[in-house]
Parts: sequence; C-alpha cells; structure tokens
Amino acid sequence: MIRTHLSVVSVDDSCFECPVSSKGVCLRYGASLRDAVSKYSVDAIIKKGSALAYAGDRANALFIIKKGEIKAIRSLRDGRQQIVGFARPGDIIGNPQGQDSFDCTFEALTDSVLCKTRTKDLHKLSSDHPEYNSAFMDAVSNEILRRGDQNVLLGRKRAEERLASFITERAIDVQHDNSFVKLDVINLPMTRLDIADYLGLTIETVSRVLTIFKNRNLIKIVNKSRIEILDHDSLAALACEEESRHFNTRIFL
Amino acid sequence: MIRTHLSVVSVDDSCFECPVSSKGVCLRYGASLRDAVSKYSVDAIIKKGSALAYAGDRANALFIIKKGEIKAIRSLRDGRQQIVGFARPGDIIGNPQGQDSFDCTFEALTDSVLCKTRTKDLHKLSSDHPEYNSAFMDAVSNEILRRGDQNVLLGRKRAEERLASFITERAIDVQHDNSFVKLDVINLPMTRLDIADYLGLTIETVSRVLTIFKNRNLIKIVNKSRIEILDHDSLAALACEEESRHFNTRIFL
DNA sequence: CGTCTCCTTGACGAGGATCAAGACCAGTGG
DNA sequence: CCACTGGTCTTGATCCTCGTCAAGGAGACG
Repeated sequence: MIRTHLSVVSVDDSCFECPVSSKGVCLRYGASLRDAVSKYSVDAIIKKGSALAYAGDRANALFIIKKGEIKAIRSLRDGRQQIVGFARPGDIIGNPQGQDSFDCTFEALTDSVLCKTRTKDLHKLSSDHPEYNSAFMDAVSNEILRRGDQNVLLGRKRAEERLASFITERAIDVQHDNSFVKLDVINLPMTRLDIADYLGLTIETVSRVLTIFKNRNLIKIVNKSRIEILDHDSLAALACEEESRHFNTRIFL
Repeated sequence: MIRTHLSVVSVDDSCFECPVSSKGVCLRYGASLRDAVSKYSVDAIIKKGSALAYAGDRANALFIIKKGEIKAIRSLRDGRQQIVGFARPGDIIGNPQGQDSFDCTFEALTDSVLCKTRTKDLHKLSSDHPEYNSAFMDAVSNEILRRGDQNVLLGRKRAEERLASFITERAIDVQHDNSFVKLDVINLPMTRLDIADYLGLTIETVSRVLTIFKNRNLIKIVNKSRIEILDHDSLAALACEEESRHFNTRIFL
C-alpha cells in the first residue's frame, strides 16, 4: 500500500455532469447549494492499491466517491484488521462538520475518482447554506443503522449467514426513488482477504463457503472477482435479514 | 418484558436543574435553545424491565436519559439477539430529525427517567434554532465511530479481549472538559446474558472469563452486579484499545 | 516458462458454543 | 427461623464451527 498524492484533474467540474449528482447527499442539495458545491469542489483521482488517507491522518477535506470503490480499514496493534465497509459511488468519506482526523485507513480497490471539498470550504458551505448540514443527517443516521446491522452480523451470525448477507447486500441496487432491483451478477473488486476482514472470518472460510454455495447451486463463480446469483431466495433466507432493509449511501469518518 | 406506558411526571421541569444538562448534546445548547427545549420537554419515567419502545414502533418522540440505564436490542427472527449498546445518562434515544420508526427495542435495566420531546416539537426546535441540528452532529458522528469500534471488537477480538474492553470502557468516566477518570468500581445493572448479547458471546463464556480475570487478580467480583478493578493496566493491555479513545454520549435510533 | 499473488482444498486443533448439573441468592410463606 | 421456589450465575463435559497450518492450483505478467 503506497501513499500517493491525489491527482487533481479538474477544478471547474460541475455537479450537472456528475454521475452521482442524483445519489445520496448530492441529491438533497438545492440549486444554490449545488452551485456552491460545484464551485468549491475538485475532482481527485486515486489509483488502485494506494491510500487516500491513513487512520489518524489530519482530515483536511471531504470526499464523495464518483467512481470506483474504496475500503475503510481499522486495525489492531498486532496486525488484525477489520474492514468497516466498502465505499462506492455516492458514498462519503469525511465529516461535513470537518473532523480533526480520519478514523480509518482508506485504500482504493479500483482506480477511483472522488469529488473533493476542502475542510475550510465546508465551513463556508454550511454557514451560507443552512440545508447543507441537514442534507448529511440522512447519511449519518443511515450509517449508524448500517453499523448496527454489521454488529448483529459479526456478533450473532455464522459464516454461511455472513457470506449470504454480504452477497445479497451487494446485489441490491437502490434506485433514486428508493425502490430497488436485484442484480444477478455482482462484482467483487476486493480480495478474499478483504471479504474475510469485513465479515470477521478468515480467507479460507470465505473460500470454503463460496464453494459450498456453488455446490448448492446458489451461485456461480464466474471468476475471482465476479459471481452470478442463481438463487436469490435461498441466499436471502440464509442471510436472515428483513426484506425492506436496504441502505443507499454510506459515510465514513 | 412488559410494555408500559411512560408516566409523565412533570411538564415544567427546567434544564437548569437537570443532572445531564452539562453532558452531551444538552451541553451544546445555547441559552435560547435551552429555554425552548425546557418548554417542550417533559420527564418520563420507565420501570426496570419494561420496554420504552419495540423495534419497528412508530417513533413519535426523542428521549434523553437523565437517570438509569436502558439496553438497545436488535433481534434475528430465530431469537438470537445482539445488544447494540447500553444507553446511560446523557445518551439519546431517537433521531433529532424525527425518524419514522425505532430500529431497536429499548428496555430499561433500572428504573429510569427520560427527558422526552415529541417529534412534532423537534421540527419547531430545529427550524427556530439553527444550532439545534448541529448540536447533534457530534453525537451522531461519535456513534458512528463507536459502532465501528464495536465492529472491530465483534469481528476480531477473542473472548477475553472483549470482556476486557467492556470492563475498561465502563470504567471510564468522561468529564465535561473531555478529560476522564478511571473508576475502580463499576456497576453492571445488566445480566450476564445481556453482556453476552452485547459482546457476541454466550452467558457461560462471560461467566468463565470473569472467573479467569478474578483468578488472575485483575478484578474482584463484589457481587453479581458490581466488580472492582484491581489491575487497570493489564485489562487495558488485554483490551488492545488505543489509549485516548474515549466516547462520551451515544445516540440510538 | 518461471515467478508472484491470490485462491482453493485438506488435515488438524482450539476456542467457544452447547448441554447439563449444581450453586447462589432474594423473595415468599410457613 | 427455616424451607421452598424461581431466577441467575458458575462450573464441568462434550461437541462443533471455524481458525490455523500446509500444500497445491490458477491466473497474471514479464
């Protein structure tokens, strides 16, 4: 994992052309706030495998992912690590109020593009636009619930249930109107180790359980980073999750 | 667990006499907001063992705990349950923006007193007082971090480490100025089963590990609901947590 | 074709769950 | 005062899921 400075590619990119302007927090911006965000934000590019920030780093910006996927890692001193989540387009990295430091290490799983807003500009945005903070309240309370769900998964589910939950969650594509579609093919840009670190398992268990699912014809393993879901219902039953419980965008601090 | 209606004991209680007015979100209220909150809030009492709300219940109020302790439970359909946290004085139950339903079942571990504000009054508070929402931003981002820590605990720590984390966390008393003191005696108003459900263990494992700690002279078990810490350092080492990482108030949705 | 990384599979063992029994304790009633 | 009762906690014996260790397979890339 090599730290790279982010490349800033464009300083006048507009929200109107942004692929995530209709998702998550951006969706909730009013017209004038959107103009202001457009003015203050720049695109940043980060290469696959390099770190956006390390846990404890001074946080001088807020990022919204436009493209790619980034993992959020928390580590214990002896090397054990827990992946807190995978950030995807529309998801936020950073605190809209401007926190002092990052809580996680963020590493790009794929080449990614981020919308970057500097902390000092955040203060201006929130004081000029009263709806700015409340636009984030949805995201933060959503994230609290999601981490509660992850607590349940890590505390009370067995390996097969964890993998089933992971797969079904990635297969849900939430639409702008909060309806959703179930995808048949999902991409896994992360390694098996990343999945294991996310689910509180080992790489061997992840591999084994995927093989079990394959043998039961629940999934088809297209290749290392892509699986096809053959039996949504059985997986959903294994995941033992409420129907209806779908999350859209996440926020990482 | 019997549902009881809350008893409202006083409608004109002032924040100025409130035991938690100097904690958490209340601490951040300005004078005029504090007056307004005083006007809209009432005290509510809930008896040990009864439920404040069940997961999925319509949320028509926000609560701040003044006295007592309340557990927040999430359940799987087959009866397994995960306690997401224990809410204590200064902690919040509910969403300042007014959510539609509660995510957890809340049950009082002791007779408790709560400051209750109705959802419809929340809207008024937040529109009249721009600082109202931002006062909660600290709490929600704090809660996100805390649940991330709990993910690490549940995903990557072994039983002894989990218990050590639990004990050391409860032994930290955060002061108003964010300094803290380490308590030598801690109360455990919850049962061993509650502790197990919080830590992703079974009741037997909790009991065994406490006995191990006792035999190593790390703790003294005064009685079922009270333990004395004899060796803070060893427990802290077992917990493998960053020094410095202390949370004050929590929020549950 | 060799090397590197990642993934899969097998054998084995350990940590914690499960099952079962008994201890402790508060409350209740004789 | 003691016996009884029900709930909670502790302790022991056994089992099983998943972690650990080890080896081999499959791609990617030079």
